[in-house]
Amino acid sequence: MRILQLHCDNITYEPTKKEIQSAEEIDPKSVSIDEVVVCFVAVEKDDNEDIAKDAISQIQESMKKIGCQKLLLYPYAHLSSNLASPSTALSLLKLMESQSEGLDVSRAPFGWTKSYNVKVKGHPLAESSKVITSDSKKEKTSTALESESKIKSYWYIMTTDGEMQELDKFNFTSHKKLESLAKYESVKKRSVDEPPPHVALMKKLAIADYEQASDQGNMRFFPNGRLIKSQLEQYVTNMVKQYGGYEVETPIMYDSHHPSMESYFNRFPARQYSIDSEGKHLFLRFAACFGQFLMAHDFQLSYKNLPYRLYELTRYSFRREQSGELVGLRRLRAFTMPDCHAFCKDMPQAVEEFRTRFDLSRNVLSGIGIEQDDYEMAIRFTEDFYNENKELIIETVKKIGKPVLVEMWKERFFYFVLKWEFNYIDNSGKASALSTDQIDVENGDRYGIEFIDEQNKPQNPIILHNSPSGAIERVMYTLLEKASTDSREGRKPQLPLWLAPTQVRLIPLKEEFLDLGKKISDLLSKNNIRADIDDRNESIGKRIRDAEKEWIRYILVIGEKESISKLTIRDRNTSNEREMNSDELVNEILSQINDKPFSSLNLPLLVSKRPIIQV
RNA sequence: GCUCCGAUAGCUCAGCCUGGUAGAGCGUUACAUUGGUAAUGUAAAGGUCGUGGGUUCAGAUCCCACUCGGAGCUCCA
Repeated sequence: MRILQLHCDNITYEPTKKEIQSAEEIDPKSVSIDEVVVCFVAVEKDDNEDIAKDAISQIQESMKKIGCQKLLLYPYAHLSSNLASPSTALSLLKLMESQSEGLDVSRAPFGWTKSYNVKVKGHPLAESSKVITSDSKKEKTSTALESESKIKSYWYIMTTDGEMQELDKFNFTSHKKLESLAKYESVKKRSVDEPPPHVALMKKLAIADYEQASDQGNMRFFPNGRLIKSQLEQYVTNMVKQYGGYEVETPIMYDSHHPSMESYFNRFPARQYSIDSEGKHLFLRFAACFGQFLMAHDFQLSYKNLPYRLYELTRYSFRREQSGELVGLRRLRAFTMPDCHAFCKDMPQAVEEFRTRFDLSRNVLSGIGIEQDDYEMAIRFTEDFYNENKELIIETVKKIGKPVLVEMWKERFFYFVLKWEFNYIDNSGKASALSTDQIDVENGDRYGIEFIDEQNKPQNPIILHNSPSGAIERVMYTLLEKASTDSREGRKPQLPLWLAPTQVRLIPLKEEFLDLGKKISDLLSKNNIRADIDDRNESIGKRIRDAEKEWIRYILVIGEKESISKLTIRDRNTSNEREMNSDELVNEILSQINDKPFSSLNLPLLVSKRPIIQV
């Protein structure tokens, strides 16, 4: 439907003769209206009642803005070369007329040649055109997203002895964060009046920032941020490979008309980015599921191969979250997610695998520096699954050692029967999911993934979907929020040593000690330690202050008293100075990093050579 | 997506209500200073006041739209 909308001082029209046979029967007399919005309307092929209703509501909205009550609907075929049949057009126009509540509406006769005079007002909003199609009407949402709100959930708290208590009966006194999560999830009650502290930190530490030239929720990462992110990515990948995941890489965009996509689309409640290219309607992946399922579909699998695990670190997964939801690194539209699927031959094997991955997820978080006290667990399952697997669920809750939030569904609505996640509760009381795992009983069949069982019969595997850490950006958000809590409670904020962009800062007292500084930094980098040198012509006090502001753990002032075998070390943890030789320093640092990955310094060695990335 | 709030120097912000010469601190640059564990001194440069339009003799300031950011709502398998 195409509409030309004009805010007029006056319109005068007069039907002169019938243009088509099906023209309305009217008395052809001249009509004049003052202070009116005239909408010239062309109804096009494929227009329907929804489009007509949408059109009239858009018209109502803009009329409210310009403060006009009178509307004239004026059939006007010349706006389009793809017209609907006259009967459809007339009925939709009549529908629009009847839907114009609160407006003083009239309609020019359909099917007549008319002469007319208009005097259009001169303000900026007086003229506008609208094209209304089913696409522009409403964003496409998957049916899963639409029906999600209709699901009936029952909420409980499960204590470590396996008892399920109703939310309002549970005593949250010593479980404040769990209470936040429970309220957050079940009642949806929140109140915050300031941005989360990690947003300022990610800018101040030159980690990441918004990129206005991209879409909202697509961040850019500066050298510091990229280093931290890369370290985390390597760490999680190493851990998954140790557990038995095989790393793959799959496309980031898919044809939405591919048969396996169409049905999955409607089962995964996420909004997509779409791209039209050469007649194809492509969408950007919102997880690694499809890629891995399509791959597994083409594998020839025997029950002897299972469990089999595919892993991908998606850079990126895309979810077009509502704009109002996007905040810093907590919630993005493009994010990096480790995604590991385990294909299992039956439920007992899936349950065994589930246990392993639960432990994996806890170890991964703990290695990053996010401990059990930092998160609250939620577990969700169908009633049937609970009745058949009580022991597993209670055992899982016991491992966490504190009460967890339970959501139970009477019937299975999603493709999984069980799902858990760890939620970090931030300084604003907001919950964000980190690690998660699900037991999927549907997609093996949907994607035609088959293995041959002991009886030589094809079967569909049960699939577990695990992200052992959750989105990498969200892990960074968690670390920054934790640091901010530390700072608020009087402790020095810091990142884990293995993630620090600079681990050791050398400060030569004056220029003549720069060479010694370079020798020490060489020695440290040979030992996989990130050291740099503040060679700027600033006072010692100033340079120490700047290093402290960058959260650098070890600061070494280098002057007459120092040599390779005698270093004076200022430790940020204590603010005290200690003396040791270079070997002792290397050992102290490496012993804290032990099995973590290493990336070399991602900055110029000399601070004087660095641009300021203060945003 | 909706409602409300915001956008001024590289950064953090003042000025806006009540229209008339664009301000501070930090940072940057230059010079001096060569230092011992959280801010050395002096000087200079640096701004289409987010974008577009309107009102006005005159708009950073008042009005409208848009973009981006924030809070709330909705949402977050």
